Amino acid sequence: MQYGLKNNDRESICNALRKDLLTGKFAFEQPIREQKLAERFGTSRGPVRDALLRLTQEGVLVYEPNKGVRVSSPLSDEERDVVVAMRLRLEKFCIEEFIRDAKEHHFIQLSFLLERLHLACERASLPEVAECDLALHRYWVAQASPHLESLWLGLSVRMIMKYSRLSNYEQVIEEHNKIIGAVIGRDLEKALFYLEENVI
Amino acid sequence: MQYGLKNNDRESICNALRKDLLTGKFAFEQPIREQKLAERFGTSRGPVRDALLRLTQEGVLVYEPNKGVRVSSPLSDEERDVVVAMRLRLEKFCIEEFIRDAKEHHFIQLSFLLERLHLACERASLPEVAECDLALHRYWVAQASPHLESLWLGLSVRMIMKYSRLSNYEQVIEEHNKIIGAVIGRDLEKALFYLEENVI
DNA sequence: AAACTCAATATTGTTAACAATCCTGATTGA
DNA sequence: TCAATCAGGATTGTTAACAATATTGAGTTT
Repeated sequence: MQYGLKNNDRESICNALRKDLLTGKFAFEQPIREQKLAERFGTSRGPVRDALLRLTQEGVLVYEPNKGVRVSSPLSDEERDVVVAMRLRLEKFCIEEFIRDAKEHHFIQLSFLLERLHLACERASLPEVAECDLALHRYWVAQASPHLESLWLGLSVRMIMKYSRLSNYEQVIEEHNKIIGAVIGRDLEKALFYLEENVI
Repeated sequence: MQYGLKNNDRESICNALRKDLLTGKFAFEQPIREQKLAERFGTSRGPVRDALLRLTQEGVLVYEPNKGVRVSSPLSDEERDVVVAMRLRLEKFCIEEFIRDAKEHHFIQLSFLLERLHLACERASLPEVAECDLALHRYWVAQASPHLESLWLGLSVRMIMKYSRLSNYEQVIEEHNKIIGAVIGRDLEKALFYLEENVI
């Protein structure tokens, strides 16, 4: 299932694990064993440890000294509300910057990412939909503010883990069509409005 | 300067480095060399790498594959505004939870942390003041929501790095006296008001 | 002088072995 | 029977050596 990775394994391992966690492949509170993952990815424990440490910092995993990591317990509803509000604050700022500064090729890239989301929805593949949804939002965040990108990622992953609206595929498409339509039309007000409807 | 650490070095190294970064011991954009830090802390590169990876995830350092990490460039004023708003949203939630649930011994602990902040201010030691200020705020965050603690830490460190108000020691003391007075009196409204004055 | 080559060096990335710690379950003693 | 003890196995923490990659600078060509 997992092929040999050449260099910079920790990045690939981190992404693969994040996808698994997003789509509920591990149970909450389940402990994660380094050796097992090392075998799965065909590497030694070093890169695995790096990936786990990073996911811990993102809040997806919880670390206890000399005991390793386990899947974090889900956020309470109130905690999730806070996270949602924070993510909205961040992403609204980025959308505003993006609309102001974006060139034509940025819009083309955006359309491409939207197309990928469509395909994933047609295939009704939750892992792919989750990945494409994140990639899409991540694009304008990264363009607007690389500084805030990792912060945004942590917020978004935990939001989705707690309760995912991504399995309603028609709605996912509809919402993103609206947002991206407004963005490409450089209509800030509409873009923020549709974003607010989507990020809940 | 740096003594031998026994077990779980990465935690101590991470804290030491964070303190250095907070108080401007490294220049922006300055590259960080693993070997040098390993020698300074008397360990091998492994734990150092762990600490650097974590600080990268907190946004204090920037990582480039095969090139290591460097000190992150400062936030723009607009980015900082976003970070401040996010931190306030988070910390207000935590203060509310804390005031609702705190027992007597929590207040005692809080008074102790406040006392430490006083001493640091008297000594006029910026590193200590920064550490005590963070420890104080961190306490109610950790009590209210361990889930959000690492998120909060990243926000706070980057806020302080960009522009620190901590060198006005009288003001630091005054502001925290007010906040903690309100908290111990379980006066939520006042606590939030003083917090808003402090977190800017 | 400017641009290119390439070997020497420095630095990061990975690995496997070893050390420290935690956990489990059998044994022992009251 | 029950609790305490303690060996052993399992797991994480650390280390040093090695591999892969990036950087530097002297030498060469134009």
